[in-house]
Order: sequence, then structure tokens, then C-alpha cells
Amino acid sequence: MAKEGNFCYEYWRPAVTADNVVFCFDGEHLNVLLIERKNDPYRGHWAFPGGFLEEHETLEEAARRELKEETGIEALYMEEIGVFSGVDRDPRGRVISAGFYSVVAPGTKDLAVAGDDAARAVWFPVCDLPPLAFDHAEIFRKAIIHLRIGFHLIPIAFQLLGETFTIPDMQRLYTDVFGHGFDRRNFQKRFLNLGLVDAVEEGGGKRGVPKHYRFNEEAYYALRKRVMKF
Amino acid sequence: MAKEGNFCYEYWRPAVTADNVVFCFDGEHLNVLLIERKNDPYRGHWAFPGGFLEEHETLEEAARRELKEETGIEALYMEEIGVFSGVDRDPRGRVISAGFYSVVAPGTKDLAVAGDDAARAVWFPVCDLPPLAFDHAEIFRKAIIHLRIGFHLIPIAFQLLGETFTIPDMQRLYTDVFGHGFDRRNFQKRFLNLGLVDAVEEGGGKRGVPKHYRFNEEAYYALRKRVMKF
DNA sequence: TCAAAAGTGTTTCTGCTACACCCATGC
DNA sequence: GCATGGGTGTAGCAGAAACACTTTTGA
Repeated sequence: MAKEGNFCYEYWRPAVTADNVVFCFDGEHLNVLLIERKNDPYRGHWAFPGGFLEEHETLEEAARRELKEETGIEALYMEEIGVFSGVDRDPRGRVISAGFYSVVAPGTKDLAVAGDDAARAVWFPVCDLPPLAFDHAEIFRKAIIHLRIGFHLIPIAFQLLGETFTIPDMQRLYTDVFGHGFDRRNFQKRFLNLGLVDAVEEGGGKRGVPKHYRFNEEAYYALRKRVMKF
Repeated sequence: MAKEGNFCYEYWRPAVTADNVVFCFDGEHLNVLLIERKNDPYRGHWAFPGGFLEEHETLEEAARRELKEETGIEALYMEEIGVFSGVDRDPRGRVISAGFYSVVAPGTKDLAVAGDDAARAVWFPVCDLPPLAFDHAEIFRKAIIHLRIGFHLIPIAFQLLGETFTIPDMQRLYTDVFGHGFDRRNFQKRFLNLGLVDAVEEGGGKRGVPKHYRFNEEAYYALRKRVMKF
């Protein structure tokens, strides 16, 4: 590849990309956004939105920009999950990728996501993913682990849920994120006791009809200060 | 910088480095290894060992190799702490860096560490660091946070302590890592109750004379499986 | 002789777990 | 009318926090 392009350097440099695992909750399941590959390598496989770092931006900015360009989506929250630098991870050459995960508002899944070129963008429930290109299966594994850690530290759970939500909504989300069920009664008590959610007046609350809640940011930050040991 | 070197590419590429925050415990304090910068930029400041990624290796391998080349030290444990891609982080041009933290055996601090060139490598206690070059202060902040997380998940504490150690040794280490004191009695009880350490016969154990312990790896892995929620 | 360091024990409180019962809604 | 879903309550246990006493060593 040497002596071919316009960008020349004294020493070897790898190509650098940012890939983005985007999560969206639809009230029933946690979903991620994938883009179908129309060309080799990995034709017919699915990949996370992403692309090459540009000169003027940080990696996080690149991840945000590529997501916007490829799908029109803007992330509410974004966090790095690690660098992927395996020597053979891309058959076309040496490419290292910074992985991010993002969280978007609940309505986002229903908006049409148009690819910028021929690419097709589709939401998949995390429990039923298609074959992924490159090392994106590993990227996904790391993303969900970091999402779980995030659920312990910051209110991304509430950004996935939106303005108001019911406790059973929350529990469905937690079940998908952590991959196992929770005791319904203890689950509710935990959040009510912590004061993290406030009941909203309008309707519900009768037996059989779930009450609606709103996230209490103030209580959250107070709690976080008490609990955070890192 | 275009059209100058032998490595030419169709699109712009950043330089990529790996930097390594190396921790060593000397029985009293937690220390990190720094290398003095003899030239501008940041002449007279200190920086973490690190260097450029080479074509045949992953970023973790690069961090390991640079540490070995610059100081002769081999890490017992190494973990990524994030990518640093600020546009202006290096005044000489666009350089993105993958940060790692490492843990080395307790004796390492007393071995002479010879720099590969004119550079001088010196251990500093984490509570008293000199001015750091580039964005290395931020790298350090992230490193110690990840070290704390690591202390909850994996036995790096015991790799820092070595083969045998006393409970007060451990407590001094924990105090430096977490930046605050612990109740002496509860601290000891926690580790003894969990069965993470086994008393070693030779000497000590009388009042006023600390007993020596050894890390119980089996108990650790059993505990970890029980506790790990991620 | 006395201060500093380290071994051992008790009490309390809080949070998590495991369960049981009641009441609306919709088929 | 009955299954489903959702609101509320209690008992037990384990781990963390708070706190006191004793013994050895060394200055």
C-alpha cells in the first residue's frame, strides 16, 4: 500500500475507525442497530454503524458523526468500550477500531432509518442477533457488559425508558440487559425505596393497572455520591 | 506532513501509540513508573512509558513491548483503560493513544531501571506525582479508577503484594489505591471470612507481630463466580 | 514504662432474598 | 368466572459498620 496515496508518513500507520453499538428499548425488548453489508468482505453479514476517524475530530465525535450520517440518529448517551486492534480483524488491511455504545430515546426505533448509500439499517432484539461481520460479535459482547456497568452507575436506564414509564416496563428492560429475570416485588421495592422514581398522578395505580413513574434525577445524584466507590 | 515519508495512504491517518501506567507496591506505598522527558515538548516533565504501534502487533502487545524496551520490566497483569484522542493532545501532530495499566511484582521497584536512551525512569508514590506531560494526568486518573475496579474483580491486589504478605501490608496498599482509610478490624475480618487468604505457618501471629498470609486462588475463583454480575 | 502495632470479639443496622396475599381487567 | 398482571407486606439472613479490649515489641 506504500507510495500510493496522497498522505505520506515517515513511519507506518494503521487506519483508525470508530464503531458504535446503539441500544434502543421499544417497551418490550432491547434492540441494537445493524447495517447490512452489500459487498465483500462479509457480504450479507451485519455490522455496527461506524467509519474512519477524520483529522479534526476525536474518536467519540467520529462515532457520533458516523451514526448521524449513516442513519440520521443522534445518541443521548455514549461511552467508550475499548479498542479492538487484532492484527487480522479486517481482511483488507490493518484497521484498529475504537468501540462505543450509545443509548437513544425509545421512539427512535419506529423512525425510518435510511442508509446513506445502498446500505440497509435494521433494529434487532439483542436476544436474536444475525451473524456479525469482522470481530463485531466481540464488540457486542463488550458493549453489553459496559451497558450493564452503566446501569449500575448512571441513569442511562431512564434515557432508554423515556419521560414516563411503568415499573414492569423497567423490569422488562433490566431482564433483557442482564439476561436473567428478577423477582417482581423486590425489583419494584428496590427502586421505590431508593426514591429513584416518582409516581406521576395521571391514571393507573389501581391493582392490575400499572402506575406511571418519572425518573428523579436529584435522588439519583445523591445516591450515586453515596454509593460510588471508584 | 504529506508526501514526505515512505508510507503513503489514500486517506489521512493518525499516529497511534500505547501508553502504560505501571503500578508497584513497595510495602509502604503504591508507586508508578515515570520517564523524564529530555526534549521539548514538555521538556522536564514526566510521562508514562509508551510508544508507537508497530505493524505486526496489537495495542496491548505494543504496550508490553515498549515497557520492556524502555525499562526492562515485564508486567504481571495488563488491562486497557481507554483511548485518548483529543485533537490537541500532542503539539507535534495528531496522535491517538491507547492507555493501559499494568501491575508488576513487588521487588521490581528496587531493580535498577535503565532507560534505553538518555531517558531516566523513576518510581513515584501515587500520592506525590510530579507534573505530567501531554494529557498523562488524565490517563493517570483513568488508570487508578480502573485499578480500583480491578481490585474488586481480580486478584491483582495479590500480584502487587507478592507470594506472602501481612494484613497490614494489604491495608496499606488498599489505602493508597482507594485514597481513604479502612477500619483495621473490619478490613481483616472481610478477607479472613471470605477465605481469600490462608495463614502461612512460619512465625508471627503473636500480638503485636503480624501474621503472614498467602493468597488462596481457589477460594477467589469460587467467590468471583458467585459475586460477578456482569 | 509507655506508646504503637496487631490479634480477637460483639452489637447493630441495613439491604437483599424469598415468599403470600389481594384486587382490578379482559377473555 | 377465571386467568393474567400488578399493587402491597412480612420474615430471615448475610454483609458492612461501629466500636473495646488485650498482648507483644521496642524506644
